Amino acid sequence: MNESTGDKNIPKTYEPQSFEKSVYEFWESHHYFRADEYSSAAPYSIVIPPPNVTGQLHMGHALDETLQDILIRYHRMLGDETLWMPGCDHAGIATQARVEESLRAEGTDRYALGRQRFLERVWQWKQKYGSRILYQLKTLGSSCDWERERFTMDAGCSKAVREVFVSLYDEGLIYRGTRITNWCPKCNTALSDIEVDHVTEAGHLWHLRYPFEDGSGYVEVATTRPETMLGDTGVAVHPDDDRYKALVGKTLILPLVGRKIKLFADDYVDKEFGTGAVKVTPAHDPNDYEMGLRHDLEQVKVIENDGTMSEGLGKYSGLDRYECRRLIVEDLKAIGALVSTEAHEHAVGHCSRCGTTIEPLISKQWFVKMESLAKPAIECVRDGRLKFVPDRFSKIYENWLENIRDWCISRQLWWGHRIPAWYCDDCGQTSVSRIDLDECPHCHGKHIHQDEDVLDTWFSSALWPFSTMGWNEQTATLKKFYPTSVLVTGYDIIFFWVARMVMMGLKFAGDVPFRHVFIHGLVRDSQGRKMSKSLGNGIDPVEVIDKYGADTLRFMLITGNTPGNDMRFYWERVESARNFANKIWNASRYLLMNLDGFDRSFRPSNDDYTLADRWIVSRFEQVRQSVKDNLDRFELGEAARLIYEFLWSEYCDWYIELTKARLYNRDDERARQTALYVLSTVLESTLRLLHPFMPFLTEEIWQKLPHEGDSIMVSPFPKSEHTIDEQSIRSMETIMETIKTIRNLRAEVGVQPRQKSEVRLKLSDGALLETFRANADYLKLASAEPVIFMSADDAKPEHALSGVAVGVEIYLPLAGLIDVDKETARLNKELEKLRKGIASTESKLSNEKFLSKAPADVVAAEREKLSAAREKISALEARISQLKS
RNA sequence: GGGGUUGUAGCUCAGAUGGUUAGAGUGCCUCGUUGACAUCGAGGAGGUCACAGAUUCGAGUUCUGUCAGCCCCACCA
Repeated sequence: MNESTGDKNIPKTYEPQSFEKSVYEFWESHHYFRADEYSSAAPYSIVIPPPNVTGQLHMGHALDETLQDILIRYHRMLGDETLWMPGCDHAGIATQARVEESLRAEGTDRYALGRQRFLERVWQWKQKYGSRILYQLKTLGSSCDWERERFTMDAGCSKAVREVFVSLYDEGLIYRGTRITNWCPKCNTALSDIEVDHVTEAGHLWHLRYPFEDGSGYVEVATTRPETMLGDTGVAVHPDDDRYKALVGKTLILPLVGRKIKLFADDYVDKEFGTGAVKVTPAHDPNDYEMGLRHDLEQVKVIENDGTMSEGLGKYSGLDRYECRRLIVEDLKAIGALVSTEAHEHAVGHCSRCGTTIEPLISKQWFVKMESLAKPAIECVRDGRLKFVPDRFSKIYENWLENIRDWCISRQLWWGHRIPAWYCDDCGQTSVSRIDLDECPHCHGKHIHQDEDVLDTWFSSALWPFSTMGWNEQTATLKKFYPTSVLVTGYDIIFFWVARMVMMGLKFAGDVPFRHVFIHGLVRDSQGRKMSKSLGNGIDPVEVIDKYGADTLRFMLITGNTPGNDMRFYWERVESARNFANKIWNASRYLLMNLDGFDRSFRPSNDDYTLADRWIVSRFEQVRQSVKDNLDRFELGEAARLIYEFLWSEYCDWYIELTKARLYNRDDERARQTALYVLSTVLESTLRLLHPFMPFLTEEIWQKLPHEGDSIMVSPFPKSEHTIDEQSIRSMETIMETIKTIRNLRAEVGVQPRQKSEVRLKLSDGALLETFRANADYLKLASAEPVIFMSADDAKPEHALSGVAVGVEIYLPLAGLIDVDKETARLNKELEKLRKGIASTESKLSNEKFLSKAPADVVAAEREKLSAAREKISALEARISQLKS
């Protein structure tokens, strides 16, 4: 990068396309993203929520990465040793589905290919698309340490998976068992409880009549899933239900099937619901399953893994479960066993990936016992070792962990970490091992085979914060950067990911995986809908970056967004952010165009500083402090807003305008140098404040400005360098108020902006008068020329517009433009406004209780407010009576 | 059935620990192109901070309730 101070040929508008790529290459080639685990600086680390390998950058990522990059860049500039660990997730079920899709397009499927060749295909896919998203992340400006890029299925992560699996197994916290689990007939695999979405659907409640074997009548049951009756092995009633007490123990005949089933009593049954009698299908309903175990009922499987009816069910065999439902209802009706059908709303479980209705099925799966793992994970939030931002998510997190159930971790897929368990065909033993086995450790038989299933993707994700750092070796990286400083993620994966990382981190890495969990919301479309492929309402961040630049996108995502809350995407807001970038660009351009002949070694002495200089420097210091405070509290949007307002409303709208006289006047070189010095140092410092938010633009400009160091991204975040000159701030505020009042008066009567007009000022205070005299030029911003200072006994001009600022009476003698009636009306309106404004202040100050109970400084502030307003009021009143005469 | 969250200008949103005349962006109206920027400048209109109570000298901000929207959790067939 070349320093090109004074380059007058910089483009007139902000054109991010012309520099973002080269700026990023500059950073990368200088290895600024690299983290050093041997550094003595304080560590600051973040592990990226690994995007899916086959993924495409979407708005959610863009927000997530922007937040992380801001924190990382901020801390890097603070001097921390900063690590942002990047990588991808193998995303078992999602990736496998994508590859299967492409196989289908070729007219084949994974079964035809076989496991080995299928996996080769997936790896090819991963090579081809795997890093695409990471490259897209780079266009956003992400300052990850790319040299450390990891993948959940790379050797290191896989080793960690094995290690953890075996340890948990040895400890009895992983077990294999036959259970009823959520089964997706389409994905053809078991799912964990949280992978099931419950959707309330309009269904039916069918009332069925089951006859007693002895012909003594019927029991009426109610069901939402009549097809499962084929697998009924009992009917349950509540033990205290008087309607059925005497009948418990009797035998019923299952209609259509003819099976003899028992009527039994169980506390689970709700007497109030339906008829108070429940048909029990242990093989296809979780509650029935439990009851079945309690009462030793037979489990009759009638629905297969693919959602069709089982063999041996006569004409129902092979039918789709819903087709069968229709037929069963028909047949029951035909034999008079259907009593009634009523509309009924109920929650139905759906596969969170494909949307297919879940079928609870009994199968042999692997589980993790969660209770003992969950306890410490709850503890660490309660004792403050781990903090959620915002805090309300800790309740959600705790509540889930308190009610946690065992985690089904086996998936009937091929893509993923294969379960490290081997079964011996000779002795029947199961062996779980860190290394692949080719011989049974028990009987030394060679006839062993590995479990066919793979682990839930989230199992390896749970280890991500330490598996990426080389665990279970005691690596320097782990020592330096674990626990990480903060995890940045959406509220949608607190259970899937955050909670499990905490449990695994505490169990295996000896500490919480992160000190803070910074939760953000979703990016929705302009109508508040979730962006989704099916709705086609997604907005491609890459498109926004191409059109408007990464800084624009980042700034848009960060402003008007508070932690944990969703936000909406608006193109208008993108343009607004782009306009801000353009504003910065042009403010810098103004400076660079005038930097000709600027002496870089020049340092103003105390006397060289003008009021405006002191003011802007003081204001910068105030802003700097609040920006830092807000960044430290994760209020990134608020921090960004403060910089925006300072830069635009103060630096550009006022300070730059105030320096123009000095820059264009070549007669006072020292004054010009001072202005350039303050202009450039304040801009340079502000760019450093802004850099974490808008990294490309700030770097591009910073390189052109006078600066120290090689890159803004490794320059120090502004420290306290200026004292705040309260007096100058107050004086400037009075002057600005005066200017605004003059502009206001002129606009009222339609004076053209550039037309000069005389202004007379009467100042109440000697010091203020001196300040105004010394800086009368500032009033040129209101086209006030000449400015005449009135002494206390000067008569007020008669044919003049008038106004007041605090301590300042303002007169614009505009003979011919004054309509006394109109002017009086205007002044009265102004007066009214002021009186209304001080009404509450007056009532406060006349309230004894306020005076005695409110803190002294609040009372003093109210008094000051009142006296300032009264001063204005009396000036206005005097003016009105003068006009009358 | 539990829990959370939102309700502030036409629209999208800021307003930590209670104390400004309640702010910004965008949209709207008026005026303005000689030098940083029309992706701009100056001026202006626009809000009983959902509603009702309570606490307090003082509430957009705390508490309770009501209404409306959104979300999460939950095995009632």
